[in-house]
Amino acid sequence: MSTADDAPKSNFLRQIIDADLESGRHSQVVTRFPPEPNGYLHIGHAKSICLNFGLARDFGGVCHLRMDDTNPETEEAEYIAGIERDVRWLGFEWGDKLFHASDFFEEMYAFAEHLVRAGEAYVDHLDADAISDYRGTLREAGRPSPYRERSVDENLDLLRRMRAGEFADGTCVLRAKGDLASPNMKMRDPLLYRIRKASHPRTGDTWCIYPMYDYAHPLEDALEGVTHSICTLEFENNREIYDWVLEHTPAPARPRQYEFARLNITYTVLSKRKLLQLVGEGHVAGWDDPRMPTLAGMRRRGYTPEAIRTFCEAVGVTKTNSRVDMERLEGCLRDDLNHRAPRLMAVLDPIEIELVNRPEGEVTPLEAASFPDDVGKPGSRTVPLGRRVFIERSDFSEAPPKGWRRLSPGGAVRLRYGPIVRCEAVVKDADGVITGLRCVVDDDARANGTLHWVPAEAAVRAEVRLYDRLFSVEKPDQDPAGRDPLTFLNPTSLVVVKDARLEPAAALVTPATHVQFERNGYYVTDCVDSRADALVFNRAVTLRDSWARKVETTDEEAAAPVAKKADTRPQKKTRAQVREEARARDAELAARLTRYRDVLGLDESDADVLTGDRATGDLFEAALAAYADVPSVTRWVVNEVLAAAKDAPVDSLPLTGEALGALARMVDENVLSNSAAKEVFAELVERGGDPAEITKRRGLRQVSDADAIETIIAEVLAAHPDEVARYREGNQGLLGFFMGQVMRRSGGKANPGLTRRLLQKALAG
RNA sequence: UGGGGCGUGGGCUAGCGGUAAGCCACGGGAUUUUGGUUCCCGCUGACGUAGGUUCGAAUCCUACCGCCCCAGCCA
Repeated sequence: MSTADDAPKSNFLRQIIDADLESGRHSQVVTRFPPEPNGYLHIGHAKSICLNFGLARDFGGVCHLRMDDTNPETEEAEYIAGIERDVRWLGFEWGDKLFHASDFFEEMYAFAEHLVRAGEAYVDHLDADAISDYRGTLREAGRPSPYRERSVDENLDLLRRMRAGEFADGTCVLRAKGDLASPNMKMRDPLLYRIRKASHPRTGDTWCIYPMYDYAHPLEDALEGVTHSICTLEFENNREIYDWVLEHTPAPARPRQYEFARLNITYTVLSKRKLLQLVGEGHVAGWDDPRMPTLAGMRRRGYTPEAIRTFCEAVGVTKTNSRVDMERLEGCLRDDLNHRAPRLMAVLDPIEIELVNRPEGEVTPLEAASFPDDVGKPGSRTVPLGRRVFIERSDFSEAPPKGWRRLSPGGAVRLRYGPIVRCEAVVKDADGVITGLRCVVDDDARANGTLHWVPAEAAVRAEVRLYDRLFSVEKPDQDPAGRDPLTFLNPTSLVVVKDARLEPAAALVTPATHVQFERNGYYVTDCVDSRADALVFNRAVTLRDSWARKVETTDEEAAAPVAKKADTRPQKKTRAQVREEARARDAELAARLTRYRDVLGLDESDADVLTGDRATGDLFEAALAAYADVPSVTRWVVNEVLAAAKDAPVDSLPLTGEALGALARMVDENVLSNSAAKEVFAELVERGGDPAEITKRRGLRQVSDADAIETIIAEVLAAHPDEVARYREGNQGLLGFFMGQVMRRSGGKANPGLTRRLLQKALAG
């Protein structure tokens, strides 16, 4: 437990890498983060960056940064610079491992000629609409293009002329000869190259044909020596082409693609398209608008790389689509900033207090620590207390609710770092609006609470930008009624306070330094607009506010829960249907179904499972020939054999029916316990052989000797006194624990029924 | 509709045939010159559903249900 804190969370990718390293498939891990330079990186990319660079770091490997620049029409040098800056800011270094897809254009082209020569690719002159039409639909197979059977020579000539620029954009493409009937649409003759007479940010006008993602990506990985190519879930269908390309070209390595679920967060959107729309239509001030989930926006808002990394670590890596609470992200920021942001006082909406018993003109310098004691960091500043101070309008109430710990008529509060003041009078204008308070300094009064404040005369003025979540609903991109996310833009995502009053020390804040305005939130000076003589602060996140939460309670919940959409999707072909179709084709299988059910007396579902293919039934019958106990053999085949075979055909296992029958007999005759039988079975599945021999060699004969078992039980009980006590106090669930211990100690050989009885007896006494 | 994936408390995750665990949120309490922080306690019960195998199933088998992705010359 002591070291588990800093150990990275287990996830399926780490398990895969562990296995690859152990089996010797790879001796070093190479990952990559491959953004397309057509936009800015956002928090979703951060998850991928932390994953890829983190994996490389933790397994002693390397992670490449790669610009996936295969489409010159959308990509720009500006974005490339932004991406490098953002990855570096997040805290990751790629050393000399910076690559561009365009570095490999020459090799990719050579591989394309290779495919053409091998008859695996052809130049298609169908236009885009026709290709789409010929591709078929989800339920209908595609049709071959009329150009599909061109000769190798013709294809080679055409491909070279494509490269030479003889054809205009869109006249033809290079396609792989896939499988037009494939249920995976991606395999229906995928496009490899298209003509784009556009200038590329790096290769300029050298090329006029550019490789498609599905062709380029596996080759980039292989050429760079990437071992684990990690992408998001929507590319699962593309994995088949990924593998196809690597198998049909002389690629120098064999990387594997793995997919994980992309990040989603409440109250924001994380798709490049929607982000681009927000910027393009002017709903935000740009890619670095502090409300944007872009790294540039978050940085400007006041997020720290540490907070973002902690967050990415905390959300985990899985294949389950999910959405993380924005609260979680904010919490990570607060945790980080609490320890690094020096405190300052700022009043956003002031009321002036006149301290009537302080002499006019007298100023008392008060020392204020930069951090509270529990943070334990040094530093302080001076706040000058005069006769007049500002406090927050919301910190005064003429009719305070129950539990009010702020100022009210006749009440007293402490001014933070200063004296206790008592309110003696409220000053109002003709409209009844409070314009000021008259208080007395009275250190003997009982303070209701502590208020932040700012000296009126010495206050510094600043603009303060209060940022809030960009959208007002949790899932702006998943409206049940299908409305555009923009419908849910939060109208108060930015509130500007033009002339907030800050304590004098605020003038000394250096750019990019995070501060906490006490009792309010964490802020940073705006890196674009803030100047020494015209300060601008951005609110990164508020402080937690349990008082506000208590007061709210009512609303929020009132928002009507939207009816869940009753979108019933058609189901896919089930395994049952596959088996039924097999029987329709094969009369022998159909006959078996009837025989198993009517003659052998199997129930419908078992008979069905055994007759979906010949191999399963063959094994079943061979086992029966060796041991004629139908229920027993059925159980073994249905539950164990099918599990061991996974989706592979049963006859791909070295296990014979004869051996299986013999094994079933041994269990029934109490020679083997069930768990020992599973060990034997595991070996049979692995290597085949004779169960009797395996049992003998591994000493797995069942122990039904009560004395021997009782000895083991006594040992187990002695070794776990706490569990015994808990069991006797009523935690009966622990019986499973004890059973497990005894079974383990006996090497799985103890007779379970007997063991259970003996165990219960021993535990009772 | 063919195919590929995914279902563990309110949210996110761990688990890999043997006591269902952690974080966040939530509720209480203590400390506090930030209604902050920190620390305790609680969240008596979450493995999509139904069958089956097993002494024992979140884990293995079967069926069903729900959700996501794919028919760009985007990535």
